[in-house]
Amino acid sequence: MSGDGPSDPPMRDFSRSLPMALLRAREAVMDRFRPSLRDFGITEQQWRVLRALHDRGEVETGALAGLCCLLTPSLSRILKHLESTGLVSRRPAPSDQRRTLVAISPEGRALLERRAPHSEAQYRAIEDAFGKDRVDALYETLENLHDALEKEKS
Amino acid sequence: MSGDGPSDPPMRDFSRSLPMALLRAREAVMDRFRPSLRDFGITEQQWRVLRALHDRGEVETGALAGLCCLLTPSLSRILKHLESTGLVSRRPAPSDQRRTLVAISPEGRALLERRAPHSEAQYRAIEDAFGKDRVDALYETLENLHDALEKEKS
DNA sequence: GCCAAACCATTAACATGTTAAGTAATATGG
DNA sequence: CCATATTACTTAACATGTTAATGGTTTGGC
Repeated sequence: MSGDGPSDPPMRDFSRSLPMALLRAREAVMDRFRPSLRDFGITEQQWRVLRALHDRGEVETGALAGLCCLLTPSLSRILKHLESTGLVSRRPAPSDQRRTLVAISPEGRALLERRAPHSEAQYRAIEDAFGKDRVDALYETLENLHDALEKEKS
Repeated sequence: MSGDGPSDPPMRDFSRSLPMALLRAREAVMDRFRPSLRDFGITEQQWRVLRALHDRGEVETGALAGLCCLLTPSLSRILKHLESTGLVSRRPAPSDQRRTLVAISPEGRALLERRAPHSEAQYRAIEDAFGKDRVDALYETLENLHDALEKEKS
């Protein structure tokens, strides 16, 4: 009778793991994008950085980490790599030498614009397979979940 | 007019990245579980392995990787670590020497049962913050998305 | 039985995730 | 002004993610 009483609830079924469910869905999605990332010789995270810089222009390292959902130690290494391959540039902020401003280079922009159509094609394939309305609803659900959990950080 | 014509659709807004949306939601969830994982001295992935072995008993390495959503090279290293700390045991399959059978040890089971209540408490907190019905609906949506994308692998 | 093909796990190499510690620049209190 | 705390980024150390290659085992065709 152990593990069954009211004061000792049974362990959750292994299939009901929210982190795993989110991870499995994410992996199914990423399987669609990995081939072209590989073809263009960049990682998923490097793509996110180029994508953010393309949209936002020059951005501080800390803000860029938030935009890309990366921790700053990871971003630090990624920027070192992207800078060495000439896809981004860095310079200290004029007003505060602690901060670093990052910008995409013409080469980075060119790479991004070459791959973008491949990425968009996969988004269309995903929407065809699952339904655009359901994809839109999922975006909203995920954002609401995120907000509900972040809000509690009191 | 470049980037605006019907043959060259504009790039998707950066906020509409399905991998990022899934990742951000997952990180918000994991933030709830990381403290107790850290307290018990194990990683998220090590926990998944112990959890699967507790439910399924002795399992082959390949099957275990599938259950835990891990690639076999990662699992190989994780099992080496878990074996060295005495939380799991490995033995070659009697009928096929290529395969390895993995099982949780009494120490592993003890650790799992000590942490389980902390994990369950966080699940309750998540359901309180977001709503149990919405969590259940999300599980179903994520599984459907996964299935829809896997099915297309023709 | 023999050999090539297929299979399973591991190792290797490089990139990132995660936490803690370090370094330089700036803000703050006295 | 000066000592101190705070801030922004980087390094360090260890674990995992990802892809390719390696090394035993087994299977199938012959």
